[in-house]
Amino acid sequence: MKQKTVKKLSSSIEDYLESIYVLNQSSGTVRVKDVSAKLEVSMPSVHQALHVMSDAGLINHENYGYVELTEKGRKAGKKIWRSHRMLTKFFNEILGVPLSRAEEDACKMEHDISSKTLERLVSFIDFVESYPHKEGPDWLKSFKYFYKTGKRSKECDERIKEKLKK
Amino acid sequence: MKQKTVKKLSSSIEDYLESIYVLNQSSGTVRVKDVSAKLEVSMPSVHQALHVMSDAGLINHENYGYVELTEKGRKAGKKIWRSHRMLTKFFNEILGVPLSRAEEDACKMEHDISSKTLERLVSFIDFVESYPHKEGPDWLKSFKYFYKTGKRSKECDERIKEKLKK
DNA sequence: ATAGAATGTTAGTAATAACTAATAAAGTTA
DNA sequence: TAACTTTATTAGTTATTACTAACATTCTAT
Repeated sequence: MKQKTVKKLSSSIEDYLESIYVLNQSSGTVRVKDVSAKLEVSMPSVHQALHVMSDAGLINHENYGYVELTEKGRKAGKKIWRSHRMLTKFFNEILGVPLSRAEEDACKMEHDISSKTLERLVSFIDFVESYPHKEGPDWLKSFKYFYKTGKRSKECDERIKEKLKK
Repeated sequence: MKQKTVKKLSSSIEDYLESIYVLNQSSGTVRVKDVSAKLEVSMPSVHQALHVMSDAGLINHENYGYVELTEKGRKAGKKIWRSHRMLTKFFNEILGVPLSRAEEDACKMEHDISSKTLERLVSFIDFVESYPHKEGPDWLKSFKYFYKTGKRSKECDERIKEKLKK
C-alpha cells in the first residue's frame, strides 16, 4: 500500500510548491532560477527540493528542463496559495494590518493553519464581505475606530444601548 | 556591542521557552522531565535545548538542578504564551473552532505572527468582548448562523436593510 | 559555428534539532 | 547504607535544509 500520498509536507517544501504553482499560473513555464529568485534561495537549494518533490510525486522534472506540476502537486500548491491569500486578506482587510506585513505573516502562518480553521476564517471573511457596502459592516468601521482610539465609537455605543433596551 | 539580545529564536527554542514559562507559572519548579513530558520529546533533546537557551541568556541551569528563567527568558516566554492564548481565543471564541483544534493551530502559528498583527488581533478580541453580553455582539451570532447555513440570518438582513434606508 | 553568458547540476559542508544507547547522579526505601 | 528507581547527561547518529565552489549544459549573439 502506497503511503507517500499521506505524508505531510514540510514548510519549506510547501513554500517551493506554492512558488511553482504561482509562477506557473502567471507565466506558464517555470525554471529553477525563477523559483530561486522568488524564494531568495540558491539554485542548488531549489534543485535539492525538486528532487524531494519529484519523489513525492508532486512535480515532474528532467535535468535542464522546465518544472512541471503533477495533478497532485497542483492541488497541493493551490491549497497552500489559498491559505496564503485568505490569511493575507483577513490581516489586511479586516484587522487593518498593512499589506506587506499581512503578506509576511500569512507567508509563514499558511503552513500551520489547519483546514478546519481556514474554512472558518474563509467563512468569516465571506460574512464580512456579504454586506452590501464594500467598506464592510458598521461594526468593522467601529472596530477600526476602536483600534485607533481604544474606545468604542458613539455609533457602537448606541447600538449597544438599543440592544439593552429590548 | 552584544548582539545576542537581538537574535531571533527558532520555533523549537520558543516552544521550550514557552513550556518552561508555563510550567514555572503552574508548579514553581521545572525539571528536565517536565519539559520532556509537556513537549513530548526526549530528555536529551531538552538537555540540548537548555544549552542553547543558557547560551542565549534565557535560563540558568546547573546539571541535575532545576531550570530557572532569567528575566529575559521570562519576558520572552510570556510573550509567546500570550500569542498562544490570543490565537486560541480568536479561533475558538470568535471563529468557533473547537478548543483542542484551536490550541493545536495556535501552538504552531504563535511562532510566526508578528507583534503588530498580534496587537491588531488582540484589539479585535477586546472589541468583541467589550460588548455587554458575554455572547458577544449581534453580528457574531449572525456569523455563527452564517457559518452553519451559508446564509445571512434574518436579523442580519434587517440590519442591512435599515442601513440602506438611511 | 563558436565564444561567452546564463542557467543548471554535483559534491561537499554546516547548522538545527530530533533520536537511541550507554552512563552517571540523585532520590528513595527496605 | 546498599539496592533499586528515577532522573539527567553524554556521545554518537540521522534527517532536513540551507549554503559555496566547481563543473556542465544550454542559449544567444556575432
